[in-house]
Amino acid sequence: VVTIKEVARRAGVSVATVSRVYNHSHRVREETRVRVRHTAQRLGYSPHGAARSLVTNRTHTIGVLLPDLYGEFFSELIRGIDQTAQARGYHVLLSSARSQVESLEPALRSMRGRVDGLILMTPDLDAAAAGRSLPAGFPVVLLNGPPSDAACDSFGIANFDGARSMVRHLASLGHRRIAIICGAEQNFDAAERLRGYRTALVELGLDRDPGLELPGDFSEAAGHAAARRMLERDLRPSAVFAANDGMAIGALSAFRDAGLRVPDDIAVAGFDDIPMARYVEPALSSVRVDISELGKNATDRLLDALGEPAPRTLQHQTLPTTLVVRRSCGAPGGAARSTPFNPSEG
Amino acid sequence: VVTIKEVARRAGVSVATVSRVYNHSHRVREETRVRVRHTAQRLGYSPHGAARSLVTNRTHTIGVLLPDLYGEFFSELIRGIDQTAQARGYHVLLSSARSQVESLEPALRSMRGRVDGLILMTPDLDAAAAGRSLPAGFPVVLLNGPPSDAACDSFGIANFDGARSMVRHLASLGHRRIAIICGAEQNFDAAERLRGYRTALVELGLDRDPGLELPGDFSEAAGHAAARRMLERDLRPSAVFAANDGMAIGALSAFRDAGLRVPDDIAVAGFDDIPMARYVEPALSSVRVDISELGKNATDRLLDALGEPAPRTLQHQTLPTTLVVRRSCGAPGGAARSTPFNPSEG
DNA sequence: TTGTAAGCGTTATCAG
DNA sequence: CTGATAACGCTTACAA
Repeated sequence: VVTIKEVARRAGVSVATVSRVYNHSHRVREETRVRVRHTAQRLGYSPHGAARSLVTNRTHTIGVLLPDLYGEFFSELIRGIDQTAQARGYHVLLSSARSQVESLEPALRSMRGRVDGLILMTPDLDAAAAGRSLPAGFPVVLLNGPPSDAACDSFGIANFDGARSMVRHLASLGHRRIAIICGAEQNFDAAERLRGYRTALVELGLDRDPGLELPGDFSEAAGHAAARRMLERDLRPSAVFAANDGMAIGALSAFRDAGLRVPDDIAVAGFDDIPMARYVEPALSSVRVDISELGKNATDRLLDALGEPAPRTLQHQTLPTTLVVRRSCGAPGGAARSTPFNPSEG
Repeated sequence: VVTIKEVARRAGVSVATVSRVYNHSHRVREETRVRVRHTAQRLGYSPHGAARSLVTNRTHTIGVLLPDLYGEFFSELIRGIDQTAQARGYHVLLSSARSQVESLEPALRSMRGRVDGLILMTPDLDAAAAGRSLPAGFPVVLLNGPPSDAACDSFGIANFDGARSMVRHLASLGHRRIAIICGAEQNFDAAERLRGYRTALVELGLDRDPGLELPGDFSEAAGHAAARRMLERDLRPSAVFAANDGMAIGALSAFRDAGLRVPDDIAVAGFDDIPMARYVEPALSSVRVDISELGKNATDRLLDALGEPAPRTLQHQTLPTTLVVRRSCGAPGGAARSTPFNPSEG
C-alpha cells in the first residue's frame, strides 16, 4: 500500500513529478524519470484508481448491464465487449440479471462515479422507458432493445431480415405449411423474428395460421415441448423455423423421438448459428449473427462517444445476418456436416 | 452531476448529515433524514463511488480475471459470481483473456484501488507462479488452477474423481479399449481428467495404450478431428471418453459421418454436462459439474475473507461431480433422451 | 442530533 | 524542468 507520496519521498522529488512520470510524461528530465520509475518499481507502487478518477472525473471503466442471459450469446457478447474495451484501455464493470425496469435505476445509481459510460441491454418490449431514468448526457449505448424514445445510440441485429430470409428460403424449397417456435414473450428480438416470419408468409402469399405460431422462450426445453405439441395436436407443418438454435435443437430431439426424419419428414431451421449447430444431426440450418461483433461495435461506439462533447449525433446500427444452409432444412446443396470448422466463420 | 454539498445546501444541513443519512444512519433525526432523502431524490443525487472508496478504502467491487473462455462454462461461471456478488452488494469488474502469466501483473496493477479482492482463474499448469505477483495480504481466490505455492484460497472441481468414475463406468459396461480425447495441453483441468482416466485404467487392470490418448483442446472441432484420426488409423476403441462435452459432440458427429452407430459400435461420454448434452443424438453421458455453484462458492469465500483480518486461514475446496448416464455410453438403463428438463439439475 | 474540518491519493494550476 | 498547493466528493473524528 505505497502511495505517490512515499515514492516521491524515496526518489527525492515532489509528488507532482511522480504524477507527471505516470501521465503526460513530457517535461520530465530523462534522468528523473528513470529514477522515479525505478523507485516506484522497487516499492511496488501503482496509482490508486479511485483517487485518480476522483480528480480526473474519468474511471476508464464502462458499465455493462445485461438481463439474465444464457449460453453462447452471453459469452460471445461479453467477449466482444471486453476485448474491445481492454484494447482501448478500459475496464468492464458487469452487472447481469437486470430485466426488471424497476431494478434498473438502483443499478444505475450504484454505478455513478464508477463508470464513464454504459452499455445497456434491454430486450424487454416494455423497456422503452429504460432510457428515461438515465442522467441526461451520460453516454449510453442500447443493445438489442426496442426503439426507445431515449436519446441514446442503439445497436441491434437484423432479426426481421434474418427471419424473413430463412422463411423465404424454406418456401423456396417447396414448403407451404411453415411453423414458427417463438422466442420469449415481451422480448424484442423474438418479436422481430416473428414479424419477419409473418411478413415473409404474406409476401409469399401463404395463409397465416395462428396455430402454426407456437410459444417458446429460447430454451432447448421449450423447443422440445413445442415440437411435441405440434405432433400431439396432429398439426404437421412441413417445416419449422425456431426463433433460436437452442429451441431448434430441442425440436430436432423431439421429432427424432417421435420417429420423424429430418429433413425428409419435416424441415427444421434455427437462428443464431451457435457453434454446436453444425455438429447436431442433421446439421442445423440457421441464421448467423456475429454476436461478438455486436459487442465490439457497441463498445467502440461508446468509447468514441466518451470523447465527443455533449450534444452527440445519435447512431443506430443493425448488424446484418447471413443465411447458413445445412442439412436440416432439406436444401439440395445443404453443406455437408463434416465441413471443417473455420474459426473466422463462427 | 450533483454532489453532497449541493444536497446539503438545499436541504439546509451540513454535508456530514447528508453523509450520515446515506451510511450508518443512526443519530439522525427522523425529520432531518426525510428532508435530506427528499432533497436528494429531487436533485437526482447519488454518492460518488470513487470519492467514497478513496476515503473508506473499500470499493465494494471484486475483480475477476479469466483466461479466454468459451461457451457455457464462461457464462455459468460469471452467472454464479455475479449473482452472489450482487446479492451481497458488490460489483464485478471483469477482465478476460489473461492467459499469459506476463500479462497478469499489468492487469493486477491496473486494478489497484478499483477492487477489494480478486477471483483469479489460472488454468495453465505453469501458472503456479501467478500468485507470486500478488500483493501479500490482498484477498485472492484461485479458481481451477494447479496447486500453487501462493498463500491463497483455491476452488476447483473434482476432475480426477469425475474422470475416474466415468472410465470405471464404461469399464463396468464391458469396455476394455477405452480412448480419451484430451483437453488443452497445459490446462490443469485437462491434466487432472487425463490422470483420472489413467488411474482408472490401472485400477481396472487394463493396459494403457498411448495411442488411445488423443490430443484435443476442448473445442467441438478438436473432438471431430480426434475421432476422425481414430478411424483413419484404424484404431477402434470400443469406448471414447472426451475431456469435455463439446469434444464429445464433435466426436459423435464424426462417428455418425463414418457410419458408426453410437453406442452400439462405439460408446461415447463427455464431461461438464452442458445443457445441450441431453438433446444430441444419442443423448450424451457426461460428468456433471455445477459451474455456477463453483463461481458462487468462490465469491462467497472471497467476500467472507474481505471481512477477516489479514492472517486468514486458507481454504481449499473441490466441488464434487456427478455421473450422468444417458444413451451414448450404452448403459442398459441410460436415461431416455426425452427426460423432461429440470432446471435445478442443469 | 448536528456542524466543522482533516484527510483519502491523485491531478492540475501556478510559480519558480 | 520542478515544486507547492488547491481541488475532487466523500467519511469521520471531534466539538458543540
